Amino acid sequence: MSVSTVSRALNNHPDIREETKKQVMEMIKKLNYMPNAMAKGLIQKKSYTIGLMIPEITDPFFSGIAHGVEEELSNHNYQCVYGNTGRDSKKEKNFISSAISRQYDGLILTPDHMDEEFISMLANISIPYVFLRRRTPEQLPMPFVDVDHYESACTAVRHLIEAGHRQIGLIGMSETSFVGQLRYQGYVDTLRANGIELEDKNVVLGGNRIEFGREAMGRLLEANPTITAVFAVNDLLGIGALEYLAEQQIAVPDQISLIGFDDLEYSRLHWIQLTTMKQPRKEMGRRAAQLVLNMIENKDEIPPSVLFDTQLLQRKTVGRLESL
Amino acid sequence: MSVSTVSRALNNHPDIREETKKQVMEMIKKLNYMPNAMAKGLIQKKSYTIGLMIPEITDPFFSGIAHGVEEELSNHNYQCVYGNTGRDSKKEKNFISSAISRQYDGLILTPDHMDEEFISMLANISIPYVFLRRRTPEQLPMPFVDVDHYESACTAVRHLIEAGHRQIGLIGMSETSFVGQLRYQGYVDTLRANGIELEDKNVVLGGNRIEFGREAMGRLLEANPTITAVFAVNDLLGIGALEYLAEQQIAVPDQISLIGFDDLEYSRLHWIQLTTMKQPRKEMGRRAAQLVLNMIENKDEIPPSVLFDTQLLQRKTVGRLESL
DNA sequence: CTGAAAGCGCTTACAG
DNA sequence: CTGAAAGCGCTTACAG
Repeated sequence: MSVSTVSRALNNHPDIREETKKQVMEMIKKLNYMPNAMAKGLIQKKSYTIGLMIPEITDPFFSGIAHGVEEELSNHNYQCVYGNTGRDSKKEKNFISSAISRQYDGLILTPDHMDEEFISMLANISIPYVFLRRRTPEQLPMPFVDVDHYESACTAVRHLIEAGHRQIGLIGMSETSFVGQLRYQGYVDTLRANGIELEDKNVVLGGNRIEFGREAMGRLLEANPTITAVFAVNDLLGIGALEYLAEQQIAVPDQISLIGFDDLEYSRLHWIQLTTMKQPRKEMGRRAAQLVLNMIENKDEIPPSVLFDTQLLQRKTVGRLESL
Repeated sequence: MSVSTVSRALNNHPDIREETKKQVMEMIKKLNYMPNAMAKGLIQKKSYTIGLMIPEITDPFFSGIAHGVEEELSNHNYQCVYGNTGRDSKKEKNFISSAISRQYDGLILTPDHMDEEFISMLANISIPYVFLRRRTPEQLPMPFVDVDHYESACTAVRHLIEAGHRQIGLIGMSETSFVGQLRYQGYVDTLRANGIELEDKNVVLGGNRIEFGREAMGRLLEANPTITAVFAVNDLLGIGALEYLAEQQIAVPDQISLIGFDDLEYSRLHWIQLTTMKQPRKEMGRRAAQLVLNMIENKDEIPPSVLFDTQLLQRKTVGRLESL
């Protein structure tokens, strides 16, 4: 029996006799044969794998996203290769190069740094990709999947203002973070729109994990003890802030109100009950995967980007401020 | 210029003139050429990728492990392909098949189910693999990286006994979980060794996430209100139990003591302060990666398995029981 | 030092 | 319906 016949049997080609096929299948089982995906990929120019860039898999926000991506992909018989970038610009670029070399069929990208070099790399590749929790830069044709960070931040801050707060602090990510910038801008504009002066001492920027949130809360209160509410630009930061307040025996929300962003699994813990803007992260991962998959099937069509809604989840960290 | 020459230039082969090499490199840059890793892999029989099986990437224990693996691997220019199995036996097997087809150079395995079929698949493959948080079954020759679950569980329960507790409950994983069984056995044997009778009503088995821990704590207290301490077989379970106790206003550790297992990032949160057995998960991931990498370089040598020590981390959830 | 040739393990027209 | 042949994009002896 020739290799071609075996190949046809394995790929259930129409031009094959049922009996031959059966024979092949028997042999396959017996010899424990597995086709070499590299050879197959080489000739078909398909690897059935897509690359997922992840800043930090250890961050529950991203592991949630990764879960959604992996699930959708594996349902369609695609493998998911993930690369932790640690938000390192060099690693982000390496990820792209490696993806091209390895002939991935598509990419899901969550870059933190988008300098010219990065963009030009992307401009030159022929495989589809989608940006996740990130907007596609204008020069690039591919879609993105994100949440409206700016509007959501506005909603969060407005929620605080509507509860009577005017001295509102912000705990934010590093200044170079795109997401951080959008949420910060939402804070700034919402204050302005409500006639509240923006004060430098009410803002502490620089991190995105619990530790930093705790430290930032301390710095905020030291710089301005009259603050009555804080917008923590993500839940990890919010949890850290809450920790600091608990340690200092400052009552939440009686003395300080706090709102976060993300809705991590831990934010609903009994002691935390963080009011927050919920992002549908697993769903976002799933959609991003669907978009690349679509583009792979449908070479010519570029699907529209998707902006997910965020949802204000009122739990127990925001209280009304009774005006003096 | 021939393909062979280009190939030699790219792989810095000794037999090549410096100038030719320079010319090639220039062209490479100019044309933005990237070698096709599939073709290369096909001929070299190397894919420079290793597969990492993960039960649930969303579980902070496993994302910690994944982080360690990915870091070590990428330092050695290997890619990490991860597959979420959701502890589904079929998915675990698919992962192996796909790994063989795709010619991964090595595997890191964290199976929950190890039936005959699974073992025989592994017995028939020629690439190196290491079991992670799991022992290698006797029939198989490869090493594992794990922690001594049994001894650690004994230590945990002993810690409770030494604090004066005798009515000790257990919140455990599903009965089919290997890790769960070992930790359960440690509990059973330590009670016996200390002349404490094992009572069915003191044991609730069946899950491994926060939700289950909360529910289990309730069931435990309902079945036996005289319990004074509980061993939660992992921190997620412990956190759930703590939540239930907080909701019921049962003081920890004054009324109930609790010990966990893992040391998740969240276990040291101000409100939680869970006493626990610390597993070095990132380090475990890193070591597992090193082992596969070693075996890939060193085809004939099989490195010994490694059992990591666990560490009793005393925080604030275990108190002395003053005897009546 | 360089090039032509063979070959990795498949798929896919092309004959028959 | 089946087989022989070409070819995917590389690497690696083998000549020269």
